[in-house]
Amino acid sequence: MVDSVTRAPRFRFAPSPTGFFHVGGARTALHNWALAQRLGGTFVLRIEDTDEARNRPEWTQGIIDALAWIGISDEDPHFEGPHFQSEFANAHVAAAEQLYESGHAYYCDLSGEEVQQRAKDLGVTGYDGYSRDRGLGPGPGRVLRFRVPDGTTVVDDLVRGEVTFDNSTIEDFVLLRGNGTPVFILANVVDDIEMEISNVVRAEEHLPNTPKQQMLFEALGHEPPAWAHVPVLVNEQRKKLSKRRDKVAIEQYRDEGYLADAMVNYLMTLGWTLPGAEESGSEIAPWSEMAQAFRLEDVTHSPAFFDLQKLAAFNGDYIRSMPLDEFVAAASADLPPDWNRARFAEIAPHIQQRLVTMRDVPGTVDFLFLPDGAEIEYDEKSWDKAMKPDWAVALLRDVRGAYAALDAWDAAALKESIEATMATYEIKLGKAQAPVRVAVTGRSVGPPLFEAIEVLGRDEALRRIDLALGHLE
RNA sequence: GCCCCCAUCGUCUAGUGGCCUAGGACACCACCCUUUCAAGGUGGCGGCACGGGUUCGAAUCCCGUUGGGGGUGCCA
Repeated sequence: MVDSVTRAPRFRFAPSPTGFFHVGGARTALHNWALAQRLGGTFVLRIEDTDEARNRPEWTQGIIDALAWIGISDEDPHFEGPHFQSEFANAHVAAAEQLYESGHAYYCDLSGEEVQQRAKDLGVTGYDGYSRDRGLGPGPGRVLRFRVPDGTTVVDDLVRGEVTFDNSTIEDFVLLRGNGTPVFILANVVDDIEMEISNVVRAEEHLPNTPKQQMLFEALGHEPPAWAHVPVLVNEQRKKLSKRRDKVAIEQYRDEGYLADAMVNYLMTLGWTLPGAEESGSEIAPWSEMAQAFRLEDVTHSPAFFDLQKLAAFNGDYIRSMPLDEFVAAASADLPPDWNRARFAEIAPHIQQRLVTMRDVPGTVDFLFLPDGAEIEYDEKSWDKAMKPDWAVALLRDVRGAYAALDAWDAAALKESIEATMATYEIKLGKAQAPVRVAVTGRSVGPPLFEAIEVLGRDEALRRIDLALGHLE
């Protein structure tokens, strides 16, 4: 029995630290994670550390934190790492030497400008293989280039099937720079070999580089990993999501009150559908279910638009399905410290089903937490519209009187009371509540009125109605 | 320029030659419910890029066109 057949698969996730974690990267991480969990394999985190990143350890930590947020925890037995590309620096150079000695690579003393000049003169694109047979040895300023063999390279991709590249379209690419340091493509392949990576699942933008890497694996005497290239995420212009134009930092969504579960669920629907989603009439499903069902063969081939509206819809759905105590706890964490938590807990069930993000919470209930004796800030449009009817002032007065005389102070009694009052004006509750709502909350929209007034308490409610009445005179 | 990938409602997708009068989700519209706003319910609008083949039969297979994207560094 051959070892490699029975060995558990190892998936590598290799983000480059740039100070934030890209939503596209998050989705790819999720793909790798689902596969590692379902197949009993390992998710290997490898940081493609650069000089700049090395000086900023917080960047790496940011990636680890973001991964943890979407449920990829470094505490999990399926998780390995982080590893750093720099750990294998010696192996990179050793591999380059091996390639040189086996004749798979050769040195070249042409500078970048000279290569370009030759290409121009010869009317070809890129490097023309000038030093292939010049027998140059290593030396300062000389780069090591890979001797691309004749023929074709077939990349067997789990998402796309076989992709064939004509080797004549691939130039003899650089392995070692003039200063002797390895370039990314070599480092990457060597890292994969060193870390015994069996599966590479990454974004489609890497597909054109894959034949080069595959040739490197072969020249180094190793089986290439199983490749899988998933489609990229795009913006409304159908361009690959970029930091400059688009909101791509996953940390930002976290800070804006999106729930990790909603984000994970939405990300997974891009390019893939959970079998059975159509029958159930919903794309909302727990991670455990998606991880068990995820298959690379089922991933779509075309780019997907990252749709904020749909994310928002998912988020609202997830907020609504939270157990009340969990919702209260989560929401309370981000409330101003001086807001009464018990009071918030009373109104919480009435706002939970009206939210898009958790960040909307304070703005929805802030009218309940005004300092003692504070003025009410009225929304101008709301005020004008609510107080315009000729019956508005009289009704407000009547309601004030009725509320002052009320025995029981609860939502039901509050509602009955206003219903009795409005009957004399022959208007419906929908209209009658408007002046009261604006007087008490300052706005025309918000949580259910009578529940809010109950929470507010009689003294404060009456004070606010008096305040409004005062403005109306 | 060259190479590679892609192409179903506005968006994300189901669909692997007959089950398709092309299904679902988000968005949008209408109605119902209703204490504002949501949520929920019901219904509606809306798509196989185009042209050739192959086949008894094509959204599905082949070729071409067009359109989009990505890659082409001594960046990662």
